[in-house]
Amino acid sequence: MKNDTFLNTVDTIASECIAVRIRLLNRTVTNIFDEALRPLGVKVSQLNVLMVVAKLGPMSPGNVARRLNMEKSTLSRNVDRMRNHDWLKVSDGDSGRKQILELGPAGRKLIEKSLPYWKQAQAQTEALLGQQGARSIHRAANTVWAQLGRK
Amino acid sequence: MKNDTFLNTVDTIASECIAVRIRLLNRTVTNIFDEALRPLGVKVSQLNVLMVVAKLGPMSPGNVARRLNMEKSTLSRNVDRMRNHDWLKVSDGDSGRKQILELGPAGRKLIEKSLPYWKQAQAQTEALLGQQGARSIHRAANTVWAQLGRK
DNA sequence: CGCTTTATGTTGTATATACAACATAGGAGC
DNA sequence: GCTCCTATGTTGTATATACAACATAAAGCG
Repeated sequence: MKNDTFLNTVDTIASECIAVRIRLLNRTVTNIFDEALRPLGVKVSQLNVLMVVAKLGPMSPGNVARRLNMEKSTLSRNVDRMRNHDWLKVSDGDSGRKQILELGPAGRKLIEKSLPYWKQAQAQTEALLGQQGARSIHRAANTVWAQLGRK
Repeated sequence: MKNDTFLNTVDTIASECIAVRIRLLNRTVTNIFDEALRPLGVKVSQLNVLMVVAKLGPMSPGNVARRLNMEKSTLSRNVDRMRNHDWLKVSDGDSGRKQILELGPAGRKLIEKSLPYWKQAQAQTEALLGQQGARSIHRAANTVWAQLGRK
C-alpha cells in the first residue's frame, strides 16, 4: 500500500471511529461513578444490575443479561460477588436452571444510601458532557434498547 | 425509608443514569467491532492504541494513555500483548522510563488489512445508532477530549 | 412416551480495566 | 552537587467482559 493511501486509512479511522469514542466515554464516565460510589464499596457496574432487579422486579439472570446486552457468563460472576455482599438473593436451587434474582434487604439499603453519591456523579457527568451530550447518550441508548427488544 | 420514597429513588436512577446507558452502548459497540475484526486476530481496544500511534506518531506510553484517558498500568499490559505480535515497537530500554512506542511493520500491515472490516463494523454501528446517534457520540467525545486537554 | 433441540447457567481461559504500591529516572530548589 | 519532589513505567490484586465448552433442564416433536 502506498504511503498516501495508508495515511488516508489512518485519517479515516482516527477521525470517524465510533468505537474509540464510545470506549473513551465509557472509561471516563465509569471512573466518575466508581469514584463517587467508592465510600459505599460498590461499583457502578454492580449498581446497574441491582437497579434492573429493583426496577423490574425479581427476574432470571438470563433476563437481566439480555436487558443489559451482557454475556450470561459475565453476569453469572457479577451476581456471585453481589450475593456475597447479600445485595442479591438467588432463589430456586443454586444448581439447576431458572433461578430468580431478588433484591436482598442489604441491596435495598445500598440503593437508598447510594442516591446522594449517584446524584453527585450524575451531575458531574452532565457537567462534563453538557446537557446536549447527556441527552444524546439517552437517545442512543433508547435506540439500542428498542433493537434489543426485537431479538 | 418509606417504600414510596424507595421506589422514587429507583425510578430516578433507572430512568436517568448516564452510566448504565454509556456502559450498554460500550458493550454493544465493542462487540460489533470485535466480531468484525475477529478474522484478523485483533480487538478494537488494541486497534485503538495502534491508531493513536499511527496518527500522532511515535510517542510515550504515558501520552497514549492520557490521550485515551486510560490508566498507565492498563496500557502497559495492553502494549505487552501488542509487542508480542510485533504490532508495536518499544524503543529506549525496556526497563527505564521515557519509552517510545512506534508502529512496527506488522502493525502497519494490520491497519491496512483492517480497513474493510472496520468499515463494515462502522456501518453496522451507524445503522444501529442512526446518523443522529452517531453524531451525538462524536460530539460528546469531542467535549471530553477538550476537557482532557486542559489537564 | 422417548428423542432431539434449545434455553439456562457455570467454568476455563484470555483480555481490558483500575487502584495501590513500588522502583527509578528527571527536575526543581537550594 | 545534593535533596526532595514528581513523572514514568511495572507488578500485585480485583473486577468486568466475552467466547468456548460443558452440564442440565425444559420444550418440541414424532
